[in-house]
Amino acid sequence: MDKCAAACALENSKLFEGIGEDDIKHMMECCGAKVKKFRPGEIICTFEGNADKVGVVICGEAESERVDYSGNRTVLEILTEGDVFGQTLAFGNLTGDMLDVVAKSCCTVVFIPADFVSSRCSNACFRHTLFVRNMLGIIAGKARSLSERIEVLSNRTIRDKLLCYFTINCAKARSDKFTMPFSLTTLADYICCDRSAMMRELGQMKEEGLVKIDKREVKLVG
Amino acid sequence: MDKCAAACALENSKLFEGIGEDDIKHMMECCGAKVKKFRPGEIICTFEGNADKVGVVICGEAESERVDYSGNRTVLEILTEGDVFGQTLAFGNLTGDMLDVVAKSCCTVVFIPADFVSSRCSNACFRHTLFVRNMLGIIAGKARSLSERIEVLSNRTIRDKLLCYFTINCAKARSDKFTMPFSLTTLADYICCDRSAMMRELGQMKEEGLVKIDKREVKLVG
DNA sequence: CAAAGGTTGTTGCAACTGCAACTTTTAAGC
DNA sequence: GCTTAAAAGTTGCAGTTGCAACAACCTTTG
Repeated sequence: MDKCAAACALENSKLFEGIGEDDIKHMMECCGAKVKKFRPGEIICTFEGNADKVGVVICGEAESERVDYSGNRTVLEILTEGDVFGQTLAFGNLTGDMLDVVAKSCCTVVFIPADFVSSRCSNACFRHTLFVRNMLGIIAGKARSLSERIEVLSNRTIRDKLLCYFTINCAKARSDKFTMPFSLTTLADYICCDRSAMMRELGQMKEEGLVKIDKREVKLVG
Repeated sequence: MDKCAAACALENSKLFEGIGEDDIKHMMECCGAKVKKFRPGEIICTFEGNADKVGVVICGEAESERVDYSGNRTVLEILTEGDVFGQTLAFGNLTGDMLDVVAKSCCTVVFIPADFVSSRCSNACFRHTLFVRNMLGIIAGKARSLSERIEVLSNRTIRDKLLCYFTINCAKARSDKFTMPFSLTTLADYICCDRSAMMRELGQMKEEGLVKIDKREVKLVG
């Protein structure tokens, strides 16, 4: 995929909302953005090097994850079309653990130099302002989802974590049920507990009639 | 404190970095900002109503915290001079728990209507761009500290949570020791576990010679 | 189709943690 | 300097959770 086609795809990203295709193309050339493709399982980006760049997922699905010294994998977030990631944005590698973005399906990603986000662009000022403003919205959304996860994690028992997660997502869906965006295995990673312990607790909750789970659809009862 | 004096104090906030006192005063009048004072223990802001506004702590110290249905208090973040808070920025109240910002010492706070952040200001465009850019940096920093906390909370045992927290903060201080910004009681809230259980674990860690703790100074050994 | 890799389900057990109920120490306010 | 509130420090106990080790299913892929 060349820059032209990428610009076309970028138009769908929240990051370029309100900015025309031609302007995007122009901006991408102006700042030296790079387009890359990845296959499932490939590492899109590690945060070891301090190469400060912002990535935008053009198509496909990816996950940013942390792997600590003893091999425990923690999903930090799930990235789909239009989603933005980058060291500056959120995750500084502070503990020395492995920290990276991995392709889950075939992915196309655009990398934009991070200083472009905060610097001024001499010849595209108006678009640039819009660009920064969009970035603001994206990071604010990211902060919201991070604090949402903290809300879940701040519960002390697995049951309370699950109920918190379910309640939040039902509220989002304005319903008593919702569809999880990932597998139960990944859910255990998300709420940071042992999968088998979570399954045990889920089993009890089902038995008590608190929840009903069918595949990835969760329904809160009562 | 009137708006004029507030503008003077606002100059020290990251939010207005690079913007002159006069311009700040102008912007504050332009957008209808309000200045309020609070005494220790007073509630600065609840996120029940959907009054969308951004708060800037001019002086004093405050905490944003969550209190769940059974009375468990969780510190979300500590706010000091120049810090910014607001529903749009990070914390949406999704579970129906109490969620508020409380003054720890005498505080002065400026409230800015949230739509001013993303809207255009007809007569102060240049400053406004800078303002948005500063906001970008602030939220990015907030996202970083949120993901830092997730990094801590994603550890499964109290010991690992503590070590993670200590390691991160030693790394920040570029030293083998650092000073905690809060009490041990609050630390237990931060890492979301029972205080007595944390004390027990801390005691063992001290005994094993892993850490040394004197008041609020923590030193990692080995 | 058969193999392989991933997800879901289960269980026993040891270890960890939350809870409740205290005492002691420190800090703050009058 | 006295009073009070907050923080730090302890402990027993019961319930929860992590870990290890499986079995049963899907889904995909050659």
